[in-house]
Amino acid sequence: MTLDILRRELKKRGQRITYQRELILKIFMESENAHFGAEEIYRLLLEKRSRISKATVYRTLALLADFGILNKIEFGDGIVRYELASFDGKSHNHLICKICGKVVEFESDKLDELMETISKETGYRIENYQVKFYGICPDCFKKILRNDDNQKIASESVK
Amino acid sequence: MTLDILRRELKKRGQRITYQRELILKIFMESENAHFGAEEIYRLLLEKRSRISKATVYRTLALLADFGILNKIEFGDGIVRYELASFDGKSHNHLICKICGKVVEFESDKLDELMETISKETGYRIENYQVKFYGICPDCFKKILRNDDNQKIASESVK
DNA sequence: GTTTCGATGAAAAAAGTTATCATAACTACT
DNA sequence: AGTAGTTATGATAACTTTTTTCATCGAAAC
Repeated sequence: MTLDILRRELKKRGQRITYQRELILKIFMESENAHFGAEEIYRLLLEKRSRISKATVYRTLALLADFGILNKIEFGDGIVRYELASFDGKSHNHLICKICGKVVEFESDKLDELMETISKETGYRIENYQVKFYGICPDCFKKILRNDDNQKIASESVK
Repeated sequence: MTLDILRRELKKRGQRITYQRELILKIFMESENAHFGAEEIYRLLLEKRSRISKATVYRTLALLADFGILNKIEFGDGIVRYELASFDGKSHNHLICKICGKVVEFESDKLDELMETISKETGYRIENYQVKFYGICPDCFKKILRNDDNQKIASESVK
């Protein structure tokens, strides 16, 4: 269980097991595959009637990432997010819609192979990777097509 | 030439060709494979005796990224960087050292294949991707080995 | 040359994150 | 259990990066 990993790592470093640290980790454990920013975690805690200082939220997220329990991810909207690192060590890959910002995850063995190849070619000890594909999701694509039609109709009726 | 692309795109949108926009693009064209943040661009402009407002730097970087002339990249240090998008449409992939922050680029056909596959599987129109491999570069790895040796020697001499 | 409207510069504001410091509370030791 | 010794927390200030505002400037069209 991930909470035990946290406790073990804290003891190893002579740091303390606190209510706040466990609570923030639980937020991630309760919603698999979620990517939360500091602000969002703060809000979720308030909704649970847990008043935890924002400073502690930031500190704890950095700590959990340092332990390798969370992974830091940035989708390019200026917000730093974190997600639960998976047990099997597989990295999460994200498919991001440029229009609505929706994020979908996917897995691929090809990436693990590529990691091996590049590691050998460059001499880097690669530990993990992050892949982001940017594009337009099916829903937004439909909307764009519809708008184009409407504009065509509108410009025709003007004539 | 990339400057022509900028001019063409600006005209297409009814926006203006300005000294500032061309100058900022030139900075990227003069140093291939560089990744600059807004602050860095501002400094480089000052060194060239070109006083351009920071607001314009931010606006222009966003504009060039919107045109697809620049790609936005984040290495996880809190600074948003941009790099010149390549002509052939190939995305740049980065190998980042966790210790010293050194960034190396690499290319791979496998990623283009993967992009195709995922695009078909998910229905997303994928336009570009960004791959970051995190690890330890050969230099830093050597240093770690050396330090471990020193510590072993030190602890032995304490006994 | 004049007009028009988008772009720029300077500064203020906003957003996100980190640092400071007094107080609270975890842990080890008796 | 009680206590001492530190680390963690909370509240706020400070900082950093980015965006907004608005008066002025200048590119493009006529």
